[in-house]
Amino acid sequence: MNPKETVDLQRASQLLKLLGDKTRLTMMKLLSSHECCVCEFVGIFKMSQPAISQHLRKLRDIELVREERRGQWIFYSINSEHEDYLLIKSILDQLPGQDESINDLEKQGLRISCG
Amino acid sequence: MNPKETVDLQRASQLLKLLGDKTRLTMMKLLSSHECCVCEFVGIFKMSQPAISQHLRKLRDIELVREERRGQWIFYSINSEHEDYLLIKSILDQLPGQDESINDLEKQGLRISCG
DNA sequence: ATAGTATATAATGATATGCTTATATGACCA
DNA sequence: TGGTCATATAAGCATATCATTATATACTAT
Repeated sequence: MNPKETVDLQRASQLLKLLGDKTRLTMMKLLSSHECCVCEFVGIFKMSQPAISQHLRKLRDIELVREERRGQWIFYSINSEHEDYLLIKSILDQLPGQDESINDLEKQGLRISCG
Repeated sequence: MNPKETVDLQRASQLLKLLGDKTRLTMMKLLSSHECCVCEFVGIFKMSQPAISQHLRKLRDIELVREERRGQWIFYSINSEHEDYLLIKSILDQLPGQDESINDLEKQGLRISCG
C-alpha cells in the first residue's frame, strides 16, 4: 500500500476521531517508540483490562496497530504500512515523548512481567 | 503565544477529537484557504443552519477559528496564532483541497450572496 | 417602527462512546 | 487434566455527541 499525498476527508476524520482520545493517543505515541503488550498498558493507564482491550481493538480495526502473539502475551506495534501513515506519524512526532510512563513501569517491576 | 515543539497530550487529544468530525474537518480545510461566512457553510453542507453554527462554536471555543462581523454577516477565519497551529496546519496540509465545494457554491450563486 | 436576513442559543431526542463487571478463550505449566 | 495467567468479548449503564425544531438576537433597509 503506497502512502498517498493527501488523505480522503472521510478517512482522515475517522482517523482523527480515533486519535482524539487521550488514552488511545498516548498508546499510539508509546507504540511509536516500542512495542507494548496489553499488560503494560494496563500498568500505565488507570483503567481496567477490558477497557484497554477495547481501545486496542478500535486501533486494530482500522489497522493503526498490529498484534502479534508471543506465548501467552500479545504484543502490539504501530503499523507503519498503513495507508495514512504519513499523517499519523506527523501527528505523533509533535507529541511529547512518553518514556516517563515506561520508566515508571520499570520501577514498579511491571515491565519485566511481560518481557 | 509561541508555538511549542510538542503539544501536551491532553490538549492534543481534545484538538484531534474536534477535528475528528468530517464536517468540522472540512470547515477547517476550507478556512485554511479563505474566509467563509456561515451562510456559505450552510450552502456547502447538507445540514441545518443551527447545526453549522454549533460546529463553528466548538471550533471557536478552543480558538481554532476567529469570527469577525461585517455588517449582517459573520466571517470565520483560521486562527493562525493558535498555540498548536503547527500541528493543525500539518494535518490540514495533508488533506485534499476543497476548491470544488467553493466552485459549486459559486455555480449556485450562493457565494455572492454573502460577499 | 417594521420586516427581512443572518446568526446564535435552547430544548430535545437518537445514537455513539467509554467505562464497568461478568464471562469466554487461549496458552502455559504442574 | 486442571489451574492460572493474559487477553478478548458481552452486556449494561452513564455520559457525550450531533442532529433537529423552535426561538432569540443583531443588523439592514424601507
